[in-house]
Amino acid sequence: MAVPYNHRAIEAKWRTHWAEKPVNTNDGKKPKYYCLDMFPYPSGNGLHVGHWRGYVISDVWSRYKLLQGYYLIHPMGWDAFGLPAENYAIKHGVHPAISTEDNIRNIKKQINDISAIYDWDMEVNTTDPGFYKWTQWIFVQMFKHGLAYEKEFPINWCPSCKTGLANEEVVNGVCERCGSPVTKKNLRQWMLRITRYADRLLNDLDKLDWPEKVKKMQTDWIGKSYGAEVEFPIDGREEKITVYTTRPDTLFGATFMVLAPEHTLAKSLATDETREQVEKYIFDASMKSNVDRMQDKEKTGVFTGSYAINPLNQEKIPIWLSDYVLADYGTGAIMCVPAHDDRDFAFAKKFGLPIVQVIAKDGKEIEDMTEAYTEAVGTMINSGEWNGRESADLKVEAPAYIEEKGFGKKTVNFKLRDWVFSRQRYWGEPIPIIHCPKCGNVPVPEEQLPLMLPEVESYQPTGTGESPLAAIDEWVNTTCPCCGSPAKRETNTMPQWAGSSWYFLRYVDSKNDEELVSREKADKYLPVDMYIGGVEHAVLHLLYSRFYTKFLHDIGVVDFEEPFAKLFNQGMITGKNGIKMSKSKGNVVSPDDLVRDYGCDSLRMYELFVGPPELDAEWDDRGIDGVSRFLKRFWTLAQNSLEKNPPARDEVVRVRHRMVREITRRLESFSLNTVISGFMEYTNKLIDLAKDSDGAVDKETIETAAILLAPFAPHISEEIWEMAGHEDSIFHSSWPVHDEEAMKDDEIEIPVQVNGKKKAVIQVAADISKEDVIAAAKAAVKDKISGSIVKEIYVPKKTVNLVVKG
RNA sequence: GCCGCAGUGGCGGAACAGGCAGACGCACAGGACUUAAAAUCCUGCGAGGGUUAAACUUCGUACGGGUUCGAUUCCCGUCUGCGGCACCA
Repeated sequence: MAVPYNHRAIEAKWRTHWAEKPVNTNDGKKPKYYCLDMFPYPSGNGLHVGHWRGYVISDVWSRYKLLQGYYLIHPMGWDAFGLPAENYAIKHGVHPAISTEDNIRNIKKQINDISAIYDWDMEVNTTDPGFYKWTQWIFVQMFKHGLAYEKEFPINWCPSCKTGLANEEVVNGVCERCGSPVTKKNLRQWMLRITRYADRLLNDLDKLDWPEKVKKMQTDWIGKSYGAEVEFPIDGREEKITVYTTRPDTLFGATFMVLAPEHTLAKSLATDETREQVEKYIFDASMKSNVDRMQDKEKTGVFTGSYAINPLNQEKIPIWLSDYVLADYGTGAIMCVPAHDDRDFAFAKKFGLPIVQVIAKDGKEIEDMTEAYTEAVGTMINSGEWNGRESADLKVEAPAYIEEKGFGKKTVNFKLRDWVFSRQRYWGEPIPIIHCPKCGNVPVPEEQLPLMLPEVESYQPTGTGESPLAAIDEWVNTTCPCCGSPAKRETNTMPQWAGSSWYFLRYVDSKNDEELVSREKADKYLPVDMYIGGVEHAVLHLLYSRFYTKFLHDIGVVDFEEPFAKLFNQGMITGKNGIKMSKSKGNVVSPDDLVRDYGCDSLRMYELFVGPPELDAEWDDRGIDGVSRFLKRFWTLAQNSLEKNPPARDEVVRVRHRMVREITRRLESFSLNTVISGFMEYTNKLIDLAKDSDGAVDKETIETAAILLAPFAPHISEEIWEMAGHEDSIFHSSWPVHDEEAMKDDEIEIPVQVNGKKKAVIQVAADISKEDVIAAAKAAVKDKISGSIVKEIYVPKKTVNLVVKG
């Protein structure tokens, strides 16, 4: 007799069974499919329902691929270097390695509750010396190829974390991690020359099946622009000032020039009359933080007393200093065309500088300009030999013209800057460089890697620009591998991104001591086919990984240039009112209780049912009852049906094939929330049909439905599959295919519209002719038509519309 | 400021390619079963008008226009919310 659905017993049974007999096996013949989750930071807070969502999405996709006959690469690991573990160590004196290990153990247990088919043999941990050996090895290769270099300059500095930051880690002027305002600090830094890859990083975006939003964010971040560098001679001096402009067409309108206060010539341009003010301005600017500089929209500036010559018309134009010009973009100096640039206009107005319009707006010169005309549309005026030409054409042609005349050259510019790669903290990979007074910077010999992170007495960051490692004399003092002289080790560590920039390559060969990854395995199992994670890494991890992969390609480690063929960004699960779940807000929902009360299968389905997977969703526990009831209904139907197994009826078979088609279509388009509603919809239909045959449908229909359901609710599906008499796992069956013929109904419903408004629905034969269907439609609505029919429209199998006049 | 995305019942959301708006679920209400409750099952559930009840009917996908036989879907404009960038010359 019917056994009630007992999720606890069923789930425990299959979890054990799958652990003993894994369903994902590599016979060497199946094609591979690499489905990757962004690996988590093993936080002490454990997982909440939001983390679950991402892992469920990737597991559903993985199991679907399994059923399509692929050998799955579906690994999991730990991005375990980073500040929380270190801060915990500072507070409680527990070594980060120990707390990290505890956290991993705990989260692993929670991940186990998801019943995802991770291959734990591949597990990696970025803090494992066997792993960071290769993180360091990559750095050494970059050093040898001139991509890693040292530089001293004012970098972004977080005074709270007491470390330098990359540009990508500064969000609206504050530290991405802790929210403190970022200041500038002059520091000796290790840099990675990511800018050398700017063009390739930009161009190869075209090859990627990624959300457009992410591609656009990377495009904007790389920020390529086309223009010209123009040299302006300084009146009465030998030097020239080079500016970068994207609007060389407006060159005749340049009425002054502005240099960043940090520009190398800034000080020397001052005259005796202006020196005091100029030096004060430069000093004040150096004291401003990023936040101040961004908040002060009001322009400030100072006249240097010097003049430049506009090379095109020989006009003398004043040279000013202002902090609205950025020192590290372009050349740190600009030509100013107030008539055609908003910022220059504001500056000219404030300091009473001349404004010369060079592009006619709507065919004329504007009398009293109240705002800049910034579009490159219109005829040139006040522009010497360019008068009468179109601005849009000149914008393209002017760079070549300028180059020809010897005033400058055609050029491109990027917003992307080199990557500030050193951190002044303890819990990271030591940078494997030795500073030798004779040989300069020498990499730690590769056979000595990994360079182990030593034990320290105090994890406290020093704030001096050195990491806590600097306090360990016996570690710092070493000998030069080149010449044997006394030398000192680099004491900075790498940023957290170092390990995550390449970890996905390591999974497929995680225990290899000789190589980062063997070329054979890399060729066979890489790159990643599907990458699933949050959108917050759009310009951080995802850009860095692309850079690393391209470099590793260039030195022959791997054969491909892009690490992630397809990317899916899942939305965040929030608490009530869209508030991000956090311990401090007290709105964290743990999956643990829900798994206990409703079961893994129900929670997996509910995680998907809350809304479109790419959008954020507010968590509401109550909704889980809906999927839980669905699973019970399906269970009862399956049990009944397998017991009674009535003969297959046409109408049931039709529903079965429609279900296969719909579920597959929705799954393929990643509309996972509607896959779940589809299961409910079609199961309800089956239950309805089953009422005519003792509450049962044929066995094949149940088996088909179970396979469709298997990626979503693997335990109950496997149990039903077994009940149906199968000895092998349901995951060794294959994804069903629908049959168009078997789906067809003899009769279809056609809505009848009059002037576009539905007035009736008629039941007609599926193969009815246009004439017949229109005749039937007319008959159905004849009472509702007052005038005469002027037009008849029949959209086959969809609708009839009768256009009536009078 | 610039760029991108979104706006549909009490709520989450659905509608493939311009063709029955509100699937599926939650919540709610009524009923069946039960001594009772839970569970389960059945019914209803956008707003207004209409009727004893129905039939029927008008409006309705942020707002205002447009294209079309027909618009949640396409186009133009406006508003609101979210995200990204933010003096990038």
